Amino acid sequence: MMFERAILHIDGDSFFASCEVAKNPSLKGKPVITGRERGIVSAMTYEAKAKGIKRGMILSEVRRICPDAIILPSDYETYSIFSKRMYAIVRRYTDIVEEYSIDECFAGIEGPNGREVATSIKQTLERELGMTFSIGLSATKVLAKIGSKWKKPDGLTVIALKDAPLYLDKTPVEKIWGIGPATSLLLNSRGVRTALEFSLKNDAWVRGLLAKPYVEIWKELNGEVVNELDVDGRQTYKSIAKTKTFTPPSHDPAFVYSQLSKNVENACIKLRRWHLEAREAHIFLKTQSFAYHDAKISLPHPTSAPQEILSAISKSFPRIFQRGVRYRATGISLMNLIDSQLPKQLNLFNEYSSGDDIKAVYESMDALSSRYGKHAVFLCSSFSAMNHKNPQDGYGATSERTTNIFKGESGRKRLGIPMLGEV
DNA sequence: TCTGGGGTCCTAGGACCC
DNA sequence: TCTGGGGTCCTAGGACCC
Repeated sequence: MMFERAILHIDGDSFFASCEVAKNPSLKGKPVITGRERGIVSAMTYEAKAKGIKRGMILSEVRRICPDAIILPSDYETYSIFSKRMYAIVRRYTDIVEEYSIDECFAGIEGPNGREVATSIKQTLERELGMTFSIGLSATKVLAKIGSKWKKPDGLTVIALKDAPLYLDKTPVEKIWGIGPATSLLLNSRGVRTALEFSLKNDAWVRGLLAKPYVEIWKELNGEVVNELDVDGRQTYKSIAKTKTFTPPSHDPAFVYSQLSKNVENACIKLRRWHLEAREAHIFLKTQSFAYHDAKISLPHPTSAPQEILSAISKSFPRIFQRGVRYRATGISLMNLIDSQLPKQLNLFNEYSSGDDIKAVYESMDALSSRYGKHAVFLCSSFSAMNHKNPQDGYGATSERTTNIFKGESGRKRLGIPMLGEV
């Protein structure tokens, strides 16, 4: 029909909430919400949406407007299983699959009967996963994205190039994938409000106003493939970040430091899970008024041990921490990551860098955590953060969860042992 | 959208060199 | 030491995504 190769965009409808319903079919037809651990709505079923519940809404507000709402904590392990099943089903139809995110993928469809293939994929996904998907089929990723958003939930929209103007005319520029608030404002200021108006501008106009990514979007709106599918989904990270907001904000350096320390521990857990080591760290403190105090630290050698990172951080922390300022969050981003399983470089003195012993300690700590729950063992410097009960967690005053120390995040009772050390 | 958390890519401009 | 021209590399920050 219209393309020799079409691109399919598949998007799980209310994915997290749908996974919960698929996991527990008795929830079907009910207003189900995920995000309990954060205290705000993360995902919701269409039944919940119909009651006026919105993403980001505070849970107390949810209970007020919808007392029968079922509010569940996020269960990423389950979502990830459904995600993998989704990819696997799509791969029965084509090898050209890009795993774009936990609830979305792109697929390349060869041949003339794209619509039939898309229909069949959709039916199979729904039958085998017990949830609906919205699908767009067109010549480029940007157009396929417009297609999958066109009818939600449970939609299938094929955008042939000759019909594209009909769809683009009804799409405001800010709804185009890759065009955010800043660029929308810029385009609007030049009188461009719809995707159609944008697509009709000439090459010189677009290049004169916008940077490369937007020139590419403009081409894709016109049916020219610029973004090929990234099928070789060897997932790895260029950076790993952990950040956490706490309430109420604090001006106590020891408490703020413990929050940072906990974030460092969490970032390092993820680092080790992916067999990575960091050469560089970026820390920040977010003030009550949303200003950032930050520092960049280069690590003496690649590491995934929180002590080593913390000992580097502890020198910068007093410099960026300002007395009397209240902070609401801390964060760390680890960058310049290398594969820890690669052979080690010798240093100038032809010795392996220190840190190999500490590695053994962390293998044991990770083993303990997998047996007894996350943070079964943790650094002393994280102690007050581990103890801290965060009201935003959405647990009531009579919370069953008193502290992380005596009750694991799994809910099992246990005794955590703070690991005593230098930091 | 009264602002949570985790990522990636691009570019302007500074530092530095010849 | 008021002063041309050209190139590369790196970093900070902007913008965007889910």
